[in-house]
Amino acid sequence: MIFKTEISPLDLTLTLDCGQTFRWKELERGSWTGIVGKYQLTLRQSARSVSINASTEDNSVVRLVREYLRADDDVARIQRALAKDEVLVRGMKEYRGLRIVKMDEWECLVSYTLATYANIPRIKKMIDTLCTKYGEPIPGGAHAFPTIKRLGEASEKELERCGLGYRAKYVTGLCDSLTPNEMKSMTRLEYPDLKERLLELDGVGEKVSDCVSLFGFGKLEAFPIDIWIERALGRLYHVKGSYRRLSEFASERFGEYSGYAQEYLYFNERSAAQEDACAFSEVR
DNA sequence: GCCCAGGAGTGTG
DNA sequence: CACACTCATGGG
Repeated sequence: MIFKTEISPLDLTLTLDCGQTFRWKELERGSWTGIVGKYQLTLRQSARSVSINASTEDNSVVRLVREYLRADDDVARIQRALAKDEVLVRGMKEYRGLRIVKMDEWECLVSYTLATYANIPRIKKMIDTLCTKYGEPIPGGAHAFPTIKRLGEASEKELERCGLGYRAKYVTGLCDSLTPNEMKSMTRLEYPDLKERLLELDGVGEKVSDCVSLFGFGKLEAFPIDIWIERALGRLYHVKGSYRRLSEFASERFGEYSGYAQEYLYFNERSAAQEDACAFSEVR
């Protein structure tokens, strides 16, 4: 069954293949297959809308996709608000179609805990292995992201062998210390309390806590600072220092839409690095 | 083979 | 609070 829903502006490729989320595959050109909830979906975008190919007739997948892609975010308004920052305004138009995704909270927490000190291809592989091994099979041949209960039944040794390495103990720790109800109750927390709660978890530091707040719990004021953002803040704003210090700077400067600002800075910095690399190789 | 990855925990000054 | 060091593996 194919559904269609209007989402604009949107750049599907930019949104699904930029390291926010790790399970989407471009099986055909412009055609993205992934799992949202218990459905395997294939998304394709046209001018102002997205077509959803799902192996179900349940039209609730439309609502799921709109929530996942944050279709109701007023990107124009967000960009106007951020445009007060003259540094940010330059690259922003290029990324108009980039949307922050709204992943499942548990999937997001595990994914970003695994993402520490690993590159993106490897992160994808770890998650793929966990899903194949422990996730519920769903129509279409894919697997849902494994539940807390099912993942908690796996031993640390078993998880290590899934290629997780030293991260295995963090995953078993998460399964032991959390329940579905607890995850649910965390959705009611405001960002500062949520971030503190996430920081209590073993294997979750400042950066992961902010990623999970942003991409899992939808807190747009969260501003994850990785190595690229750290470089961007130093290069463009001449701020340096601890995570706390950089967070406070971002919060004052970008406010309630810090999450979107972070994505723009991230892309801007990576493309700047790429241009530098090209320029360097031309000189040689 | 070598380098290093969208970091976090631990120990030390 | 600021550093330094280690962590287990696999992609590029």
